[in-house]
Amino acid sequence: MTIRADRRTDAISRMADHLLATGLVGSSLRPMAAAAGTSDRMLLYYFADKDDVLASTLGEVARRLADMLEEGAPTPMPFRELLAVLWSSMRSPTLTPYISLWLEVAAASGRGVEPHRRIGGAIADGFLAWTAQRLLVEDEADRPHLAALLLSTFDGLAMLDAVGRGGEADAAVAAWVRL
Amino acid sequence: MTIRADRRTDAISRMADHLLATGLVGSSLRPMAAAAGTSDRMLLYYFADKDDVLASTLGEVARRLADMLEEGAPTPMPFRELLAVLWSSMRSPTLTPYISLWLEVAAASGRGVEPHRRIGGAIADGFLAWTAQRLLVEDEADRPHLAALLLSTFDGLAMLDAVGRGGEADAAVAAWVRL
DNA sequence: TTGAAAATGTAGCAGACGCTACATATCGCA
DNA sequence: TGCGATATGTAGCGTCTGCTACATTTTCAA
Repeated sequence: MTIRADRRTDAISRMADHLLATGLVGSSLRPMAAAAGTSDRMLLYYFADKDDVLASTLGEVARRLADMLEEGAPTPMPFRELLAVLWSSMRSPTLTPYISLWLEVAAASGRGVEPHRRIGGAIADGFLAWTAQRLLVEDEADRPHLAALLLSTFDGLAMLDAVGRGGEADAAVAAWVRL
Repeated sequence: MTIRADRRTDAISRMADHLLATGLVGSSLRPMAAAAGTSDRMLLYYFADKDDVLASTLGEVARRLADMLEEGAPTPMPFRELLAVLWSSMRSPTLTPYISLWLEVAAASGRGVEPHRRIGGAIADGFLAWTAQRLLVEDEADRPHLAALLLSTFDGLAMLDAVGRGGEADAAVAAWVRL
């Protein structure tokens, strides 16, 4: 059981790298196995099936992102400032692969594809909780709602960026913070 | 040339229906041909290649959406109200397929996949122009930026909905409009 | 009526997909 | 030393992918 578990853990880590680099197009068994340094045959020995492979790998990706967010956590600040901070930090080359993948997972989730749907919801919850914590808010009752609104705006800006309208997204954030 | 052009036009319309119903999973040649009532062989007679098929079909989808938006165009109103109106109208079963497809196209676009990238940009421009027109704004210089921000927020809410957090999205809009 | 052009059918290629059957190798323990 | 469990390789199935070669039918004008 030991080797098997070790290889499995190792494979997850390597496949997370691979998935962040290639996106979901690279998520079929043979490319994933190649990235993990094994064969598709062995992947299905370590994991139950492709869903298990993908869920485990996406879980690892989510964990990494959560850790990164926790590390560089800013002090609580009002809505607009927090949005500006998040948006500027999302330009970092470390973060962009996560955003692209997050978009793909969300799109698949919207179609009800598993395991994207399940994982997508969990990631969103993590985001929401994180955002709510860093938000400086007047009426405490509005905290979760403003967190949802902040996450929404951020995700939407990421979508605008994804379709090649990053300039407009930048300008929008800048204009809004000025108000 | 006549029959060919007619069939092509007809195929585009049927394939647009199909794509809205199934999403990009249904975008391979044989399913598209079946939806159009022909064979993959004939699809590649009417169109240059798969990219041509997809680009034409997505173009038709974009055209339909633009028409629908133009039809139900609200009178200009301030940011928050417009967001609320848009968000409530997006619950209509006529619109949801467009949103799901738009998410998928944006995600693919973020990966640089063609023709999604090209079409995605064009659709975003259409959205931005439409939004800018319906926006009641204090400083005219901010119009395009606020339009971008509005579209971003809307798209982000759609993402939240896609990962099964539509309730949070609803509450966020409601809370924000109250402020 | 004939003949060229347009339209369509049939069949297949070469590769990817998820997954599995079967054989073999390697290992720790009795 | 041998034996059972764990680990790995090889090969393949059946299906889908975009696309094409080739043959055939239909259409319309001269």
